[in-house]
Amino acid sequence: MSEITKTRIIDAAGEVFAEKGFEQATVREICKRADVNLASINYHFGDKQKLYIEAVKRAHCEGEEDEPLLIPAELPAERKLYYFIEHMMADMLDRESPTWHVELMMREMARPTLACTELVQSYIGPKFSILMSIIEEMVPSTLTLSKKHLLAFSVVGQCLLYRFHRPIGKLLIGDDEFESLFDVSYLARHICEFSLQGIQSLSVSQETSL
Amino acid sequence: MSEITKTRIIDAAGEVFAEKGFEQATVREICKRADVNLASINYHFGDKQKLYIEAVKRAHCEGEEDEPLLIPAELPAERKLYYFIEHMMADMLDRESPTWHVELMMREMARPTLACTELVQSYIGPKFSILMSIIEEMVPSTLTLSKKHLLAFSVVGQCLLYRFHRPIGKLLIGDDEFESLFDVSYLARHICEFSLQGIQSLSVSQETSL
DNA sequence: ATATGTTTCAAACGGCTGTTTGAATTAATG
DNA sequence: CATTAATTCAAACAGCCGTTTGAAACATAT
Repeated sequence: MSEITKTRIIDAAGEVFAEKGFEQATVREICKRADVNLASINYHFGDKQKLYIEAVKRAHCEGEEDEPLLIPAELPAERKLYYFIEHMMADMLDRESPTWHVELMMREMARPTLACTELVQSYIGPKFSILMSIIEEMVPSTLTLSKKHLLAFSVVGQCLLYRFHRPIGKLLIGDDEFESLFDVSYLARHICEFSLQGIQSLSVSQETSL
Repeated sequence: MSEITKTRIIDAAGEVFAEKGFEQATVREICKRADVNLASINYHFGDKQKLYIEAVKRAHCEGEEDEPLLIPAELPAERKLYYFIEHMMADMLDRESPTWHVELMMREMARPTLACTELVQSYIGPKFSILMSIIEEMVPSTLTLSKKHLLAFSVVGQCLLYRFHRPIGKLLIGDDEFESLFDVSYLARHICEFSLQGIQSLSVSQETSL
């Protein structure tokens, strides 16, 4: 068993796929970076596509090991929400030298391919469930599931903006100011306070006029 | 002057670039769809890259003509915000048969290329300014510009989620429920109400404890 | 009608792509 | 040690890519 070759390929593939995306990445560059022969990918994985799926699998496996999301159960829901947001932002932005694991998952989120379903089931889904349970602590139990989903989407939407539209943000308000805003805990605090207002308003009045 | 050939090429290019992105689109398919000779692109535009920039230019020009955003000045700021959000959501999602103009701009927002700067200057920037002026009507004039920017980002972040992460959303909560949520005015109302709470809370207390 | 400039066309060029091949090398088994 | 299986390797394959070429077709003006 030459398992080391396989993992060397997957690691190199993860890097290249993360940097360039599936289509733009070339098997030649992957093999060169892994220092293996050009035919190795097809021999060990069948084709480029299957290698990609393996890379995404490893990405969210190791990503989960890196920093598990454990929120103390005894905290008030408001602080749990902050923990959640802060963790999510740090996961996406904070790495001084971002590993390819996160980068690859983000790519899959932005433009889902075959590997997307599994990513949702084993990575995004569980995190979303945690957020949902936090929200459920803060709203009346009579609130419909759909409305709770909308609240969760509003929270993650604010977070994802800073990951996926950073270049636009920089162009909009200028590099300097954008970078000065770009502190994880500062952004997390803003998003949390902003969201708490929206969530808690549904705790009292079910509908407002508009 | 065979200007008609140039516009035929740009139209076809817009479609293909919107569907596949710059790298994945091929000049052969563009020419085939435009029903022009293969060499026409290089003759009229120089190369593929320059054609792409022309296509993006036309995209936001015609996109602007389609539905200009004019918000009645006499409305209260809360309703202006709703108008803005509803317009933005409709722009991104509502088209029964979405034109390539929007699709191409969205692609450029997700992964900016050379054409991005101009897109921000002539399309995204003006819209963002409108949102900023609406927010300024609702918060104390003493609030720093940075804080107002954060508020604006929170609003657009919620909107963009439904455009850029729709496949993930479907996988998370199921196709059926996601599609049932997917009504522009319903989503716009939710986002607006949610955001109004966050914005207005800054109007009274500058800081909350966390 | 002739000459000039513009636009179209089929064909080819060089380069990069994922994949395959068959021999050479290494590891494992009797 | 001999034999078989698993792995590596250099080379080539077939196909698509953006771009170029030089001749043909067309339009315009003298």
